[in-house]
Amino acid sequence: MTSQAADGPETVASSRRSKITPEREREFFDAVLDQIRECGYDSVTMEGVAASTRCSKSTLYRQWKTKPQFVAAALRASSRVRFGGIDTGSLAGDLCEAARAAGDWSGKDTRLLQSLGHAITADHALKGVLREALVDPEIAALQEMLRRGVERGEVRADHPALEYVPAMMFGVLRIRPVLTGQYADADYLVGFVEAAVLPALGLT
Amino acid sequence: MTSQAADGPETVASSRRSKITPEREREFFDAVLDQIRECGYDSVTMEGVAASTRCSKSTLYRQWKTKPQFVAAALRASSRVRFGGIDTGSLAGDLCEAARAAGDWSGKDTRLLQSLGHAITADHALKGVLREALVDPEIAALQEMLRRGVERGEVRADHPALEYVPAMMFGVLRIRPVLTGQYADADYLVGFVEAAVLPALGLT
DNA sequence: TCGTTTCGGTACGCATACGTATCGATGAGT
DNA sequence: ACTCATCGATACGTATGCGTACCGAAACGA
Repeated sequence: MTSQAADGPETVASSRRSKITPEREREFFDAVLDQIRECGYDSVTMEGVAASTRCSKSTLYRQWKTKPQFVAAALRASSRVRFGGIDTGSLAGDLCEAARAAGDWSGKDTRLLQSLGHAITADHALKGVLREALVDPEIAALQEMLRRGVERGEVRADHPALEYVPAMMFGVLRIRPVLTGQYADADYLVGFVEAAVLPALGLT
Repeated sequence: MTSQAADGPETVASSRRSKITPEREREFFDAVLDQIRECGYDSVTMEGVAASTRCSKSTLYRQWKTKPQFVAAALRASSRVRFGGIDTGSLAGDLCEAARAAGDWSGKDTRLLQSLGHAITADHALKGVLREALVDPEIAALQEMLRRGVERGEVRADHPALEYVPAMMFGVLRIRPVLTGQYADADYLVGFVEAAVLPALGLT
């Protein structure tokens, strides 16, 4: 798709020969993560990434020794804390906002996690990178919300449902495609928070 | 001839085997599902299954045309409804009992689903088989529990949390290894039902 | 007892992918 | 303008796995 017009050999700057820039590196990372989402970790090939980014295998292998190391670098680079900036002043507001935020990237991240599926249990390094780059920060941010809610007195610190909130949030996110065939969107997740999570916490 | 005893069919007849019996077939199915759990779908090889069951590749390919068809047959044969026989008389009791039951096979089934990961999105036939053999029956059984609860008047039919119960149950099951590194056991699941699911349904 | 069936073992062809090596082309610094 | 580092292309060696073909041997039925 988006194939460029067949250009003369001397036209168009499509031939990149300069040193790899950070932007160029991000193209590689985006490409490999996209292919993982689409084909699964095992089916992703260095050749495929090279072709889709119009670079050569050599270029990839010059930067990263092996495929797992390449994927790990891509995961690390795509690390973001999506629950990070949320602080509405109430736990209910925070959780709803988190649900809304989650709906936006649910498809991409859920699919990535799904497609990495078994690879993360086979390759310890990959598993570690995935956890510290994508999983742990989100959990920490979510638990920070809960901590603030407890601090404000909205929920008792020993409320039995507290420890299950992260599992509920991420679990529902991840299981939706299996149950209904579609990824969880913001509406669904907000509805879930309002109908199940908040009541479980006694925040009707 | 027949100087060797080797009479009983179940006396560790190591060498040759006669026509494939249903028990023998189950050995093949168990082997391939075990290997999927351990190595992931893509890494499972017909050669590996043949070696671990001490049969030959030819034997496998005589029964099943391709690897996906073989795996599909194995999934179909392993179909069971684990939430099937549960009916304690109350919704709370049913859900707790389901949680307990789920704890028993959580590791195996969660791992299988995880290791099939992307394969089910790539191979439509596999996806269909997995759904109708392992997923849909459980969902149906769970919803039957909920239906009975509504019928008994324990929960209002339009209770907003109702539609999220399957997602909560299976979602938490599936996400636990990602969050804590261990599979959900019966204690954890029962605790989750009591602390989160029942309160969300207003069943204190 | 004898023939038919099916098994287990193995070799083969084909395809794919990893990772390496080589080579010409080209952009960047001086 | 010249040199050097790096890029893109490509060929190569190795390994692996799918699916097929062939063969001798063992089991089952008549």
